[in-house]
Amino acid sequence: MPKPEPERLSRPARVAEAIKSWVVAANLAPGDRLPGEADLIARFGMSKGTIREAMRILEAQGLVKTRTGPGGGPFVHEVSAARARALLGNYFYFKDMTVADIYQLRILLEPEMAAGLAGNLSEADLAALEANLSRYEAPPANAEEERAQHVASLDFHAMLAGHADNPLLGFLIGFMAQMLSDLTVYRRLYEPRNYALWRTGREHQAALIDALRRGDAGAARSVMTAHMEGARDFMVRQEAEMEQRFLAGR
Amino acid sequence: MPKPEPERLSRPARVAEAIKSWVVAANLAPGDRLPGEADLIARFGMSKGTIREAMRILEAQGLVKTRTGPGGGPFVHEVSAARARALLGNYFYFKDMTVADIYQLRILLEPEMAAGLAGNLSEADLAALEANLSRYEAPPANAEEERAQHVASLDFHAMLAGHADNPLLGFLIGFMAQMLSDLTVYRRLYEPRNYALWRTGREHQAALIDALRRGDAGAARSVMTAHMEGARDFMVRQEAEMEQRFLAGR
DNA sequence: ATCTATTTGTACGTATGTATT
DNA sequence: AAATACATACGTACAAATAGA
Repeated sequence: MPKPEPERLSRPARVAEAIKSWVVAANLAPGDRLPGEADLIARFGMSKGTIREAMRILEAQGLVKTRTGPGGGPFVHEVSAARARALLGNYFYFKDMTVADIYQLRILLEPEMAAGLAGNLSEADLAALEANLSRYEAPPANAEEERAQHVASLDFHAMLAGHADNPLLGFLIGFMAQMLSDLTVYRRLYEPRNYALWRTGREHQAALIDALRRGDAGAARSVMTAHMEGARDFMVRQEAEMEQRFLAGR
Repeated sequence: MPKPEPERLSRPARVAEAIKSWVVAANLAPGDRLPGEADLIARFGMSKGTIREAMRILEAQGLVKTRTGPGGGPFVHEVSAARARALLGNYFYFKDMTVADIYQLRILLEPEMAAGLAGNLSEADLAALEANLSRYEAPPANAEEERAQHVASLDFHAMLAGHADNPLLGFLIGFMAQMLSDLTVYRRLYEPRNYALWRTGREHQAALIDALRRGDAGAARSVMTAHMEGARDFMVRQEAEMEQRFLAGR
């Protein structure tokens, strides 16, 4: 005789699942109201604490937001890209992902995205990209400035990712840029840096903007490929190591 | 004069963040104990409910597991791949990702993974892959069986992904396989299916196993490329549409 | 600007469930 | 079997935030 169905999930977890199923069944959209605390207590016949814990679970996943006050309560919320990145980052916290791992994918994916973007960006978008270039025009004066410029040059890719029409591709590139930003770079101070290589990266980005503006997908792809290969070589020389992040805030 | 630092996060959320920071600072590993409920109540000077909500947040993110009973309490937990997939799936629930979007990445990534796997799988792994092939040896008798075989053929890729040495690449391929498994296929019943194309896919997988066993990275890559292109064409004929999932359980 | 109503947020005491010894 | 140590659940009371009169 089989066991009488072991309900292994805690009550809050089950309530959270029930609410999610309901959202799907009712096809609710972001912004739609969910029943308030009191209502849920009545419907599920559970205590305030249990219901509140359930809401926290949904909130932690980024699916729900609650507001206090009149007209307040829980609302369906679209999971933000930032939240998704943080949550996924938690997974990789326990894996030892290297910079080389990330570049293995960047070299494949960034050129593909660049090709798809050619001719599809507004002049405003292109101008914003050009404005970003100026953030690392001058050679960095010190280590801190260098790090800031490095992050800024990653923002360039995140900006591009925001315009990708393939949401999976766009998210991924944004995620990788974030992971690289969260990087701690240990570098041998006695070894002179290769500024020429760094400069080349900036020129690649400028050339890429040009190709995107002209709508030349082939050129965009090949420039990006060169850019990624150069960036990979640059990073390899930095003896970089992933910083252990472990945050899923926001 | 700047605002006196608006603490916008709720107390449980702040507690959750504090615990995460502490885990990082103390460099705790999966399996390590966290302070128990009573202890946390004392340390943070907050009520039981607040602390419990904080633990739910961490649990929902997959970072913590709690056990009841003596010797029980909260423990650091490694975020499982399944959890990470579910959490990331929530993000794409609100985006409209198409099958074509997924295949745009699969065509780039699966061959890369295959090449890296050549010669690096144990005979047991290879045997398991071959055993999986038998699950879709015979032509499907009905729609239900066809769907089962389709999922099984995706398992093949998930199994490969489990052996990838690049954790990012491995996760991604597993994620895409899962998304495709969660697919609802609407197909015109009056239109005859292309079983030849389907068969070809199976033959590709067999050839791939052979290449992996021989350690022929180049062959593995090109076979996988052909396999992906075939699979894409197959899927396109299916008028497929992503099922709206919205679950992050487990 | 103040009050008021509404709804979530926090606290705390108690009781129950569960696993270890 | 019993005692112990821990999380889990409940109910009530009160605090804080916000929208509207």
